[in-house]
Amino acid sequence: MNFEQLLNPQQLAAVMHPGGPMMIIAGAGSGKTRVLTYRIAKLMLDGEDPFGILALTFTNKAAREMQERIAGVVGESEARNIWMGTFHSVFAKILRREAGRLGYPTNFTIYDTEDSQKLIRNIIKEMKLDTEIYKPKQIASRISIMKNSLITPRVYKNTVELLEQDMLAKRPEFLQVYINYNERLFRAGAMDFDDLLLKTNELLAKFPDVLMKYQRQFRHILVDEYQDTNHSQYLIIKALGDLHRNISVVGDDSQSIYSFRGANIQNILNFKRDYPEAEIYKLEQNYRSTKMIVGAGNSLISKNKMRLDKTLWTSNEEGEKIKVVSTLSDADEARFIADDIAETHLKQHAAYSDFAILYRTNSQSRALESALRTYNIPYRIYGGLSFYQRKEIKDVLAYLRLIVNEKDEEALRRIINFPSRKIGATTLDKLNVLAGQHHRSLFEIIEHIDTRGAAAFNGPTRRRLRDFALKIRSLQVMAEKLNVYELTKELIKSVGLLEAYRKEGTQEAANRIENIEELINAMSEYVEEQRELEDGDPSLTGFLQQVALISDLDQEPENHNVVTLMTIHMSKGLEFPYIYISGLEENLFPSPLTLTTREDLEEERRLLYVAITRAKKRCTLTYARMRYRWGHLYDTEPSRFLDEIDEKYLERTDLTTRTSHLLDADIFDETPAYPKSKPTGNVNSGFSKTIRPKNLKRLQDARSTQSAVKIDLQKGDRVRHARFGSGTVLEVNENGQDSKAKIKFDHTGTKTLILRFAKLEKL
DNA sequence: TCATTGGGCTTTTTT
DNA sequence: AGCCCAATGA
Repeated sequence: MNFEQLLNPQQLAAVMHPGGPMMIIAGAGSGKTRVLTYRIAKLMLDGEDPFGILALTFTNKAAREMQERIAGVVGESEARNIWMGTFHSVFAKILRREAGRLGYPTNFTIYDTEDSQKLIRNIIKEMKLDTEIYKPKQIASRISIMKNSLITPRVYKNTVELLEQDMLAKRPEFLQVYINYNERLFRAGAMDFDDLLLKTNELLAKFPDVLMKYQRQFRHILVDEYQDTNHSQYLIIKALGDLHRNISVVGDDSQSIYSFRGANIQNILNFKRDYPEAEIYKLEQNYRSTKMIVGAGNSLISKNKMRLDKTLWTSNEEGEKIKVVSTLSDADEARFIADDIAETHLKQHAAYSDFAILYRTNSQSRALESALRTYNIPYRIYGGLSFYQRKEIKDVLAYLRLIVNEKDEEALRRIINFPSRKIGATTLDKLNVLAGQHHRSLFEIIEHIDTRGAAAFNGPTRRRLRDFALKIRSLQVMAEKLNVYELTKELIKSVGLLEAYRKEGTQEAANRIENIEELINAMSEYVEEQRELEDGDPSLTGFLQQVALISDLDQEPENHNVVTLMTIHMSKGLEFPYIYISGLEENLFPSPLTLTTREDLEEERRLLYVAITRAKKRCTLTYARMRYRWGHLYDTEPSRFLDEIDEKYLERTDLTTRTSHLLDADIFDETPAYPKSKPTGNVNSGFSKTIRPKNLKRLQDARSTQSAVKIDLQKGDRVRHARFGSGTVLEVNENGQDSKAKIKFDHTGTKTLILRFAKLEKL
């Protein structure tokens, strides 16, 4: 491996760093993923055990991609063993292993934001507090901040400032809500997102032998996007890295945009103080963007006071100026963008996937979506309400959760009366009181309803409750024999979930049914994939954990040639030749909710910086003079940020004087030029409807012909796989029923498949 | 217990 | 404008 040829001197120095703490300050587009990848590869080429390397990334997708790139250097079987993933997924894994130490069951549930908020709302109501003062969302957010700062109720109680804050805000019971919330989580055998980090800290602090074990194991710790770590994550790294002190962090203070979820920019600014012996490497050459784009970004970010000293530069071509376009309304803005994409697509032969439209808030996507539809431009929206957050999907998952962990209170509440079992709010309230008195889970109370507090319920209600408990128990028995896919099909049938929607007969209900069918397909794919992969985990717990920590970005779109729409937050780490940033208006970007402190405004500025630096060739900023919000049309002012970029990088276009007639004419003139492709429809789901029938069929085939299909494979053969695409056989391992083949797929990476299950087609 | 209706609130960003 | 929730009546 000749690193000298692959890297510039600064990158090379970072890759070759001998050991001990190091920090890489990597400007946008300066090849930080490249450096991280090669650094890990280099460690392994030097003989480091992959199990001893802990690499923490921001998204699952980033982890997957890095793993694949490392596999390209050191081989897949080695790369697979690196501990790589998001903080949440890696430590969920460790917590499951050590759950007993903390008194949690191994199969603990992970509560998502919605579960947490519902629980908090319930607690507030039970305590008979005013939800106007104790707003569940605000309380949830404050608890989250506390957890991420490792302020447990015990610490909280002894911190005068915090108690004073509560007095001032007239919510003296906050601490009690916090205590009850934790109590209820524990009783439900559940952890929220923040607990995954907090409990990891607790585990490492309370059990020196556990700490020692993982300290010894992780000889090297690497952290990507260090500027976005919170205090809780910071402490985990500090604890785990304390023995070997081989901590490598990579980040860019100018791209810190997650303070709202507790990210602490001080972590990166103070690294040198925590590790005085640390080496600092700076990557300042940008390989992504034109001189104009880099210049505009620098000029904007220089307005920030809190930053580490660095200047991004590039030897790329000069490029076009940043376009600043004003339109009359948000609809016109969307139309302009769609029109511009259509034109560039035609004239520059740019693929649709070369474009991304970014915005500050998810709600801005509507107008853009409708314009793209009109132009027949295929697109995919990321974020917003993701597939797994939909009500009907969460209902099905709630049944599964309850099967795995019957103490899961939020899961139980969701489905105890859906479909209707005539168990209503009154009954649930009484159960809840009993659960509190006996310090038992709701399910335990229900199951023993005849012996405990039977007097409180009438005969029919008791019978209904007993029936429900029996139903869950019988599903649990089923779960021992069936895989996720089979189990879900059975449970939907036996519970009558689809019938409940069919009875409604509305379009909305029909959509829900479709979504549930899509979920079943996703499961069939999951089961199939886990069975084909040598190291697959087909367990129900495994599936639920994966679903809980999945993010929208992790879902591969089935059609790759589409325009991308997402918030700026989600776009971090990505790049596109053509970027549109929409809604550069006061009270939108910067957001009015952030204008209280200078720090907040600086974060908004960094956000725009991140957006601009996503662009490789061309960057277009747009704003409208009127915008629909909350059902009304409001006048707007251009964003202050537009005046903070040096004019010499800008080219301003005013479309406010000639809007509709011109743009409308364009639509009618040009529409025929585009193929009559259907609008992409429900692109937000993450799962294509069109693949459904095929998938179901494929799974059935898989069952009936499991051992019949047998192909002789040899090294070098070209094969095709239904999901992974085409690839080349690297290695065949003949071993009768367990024969495996290692295949390098052209687009989806290298995987080892079990031939008995994998349906490969020889090309 | 369920269905309907009207009122209020929303839109900051996410693992 | 749309969604969620609480209150109301059956």
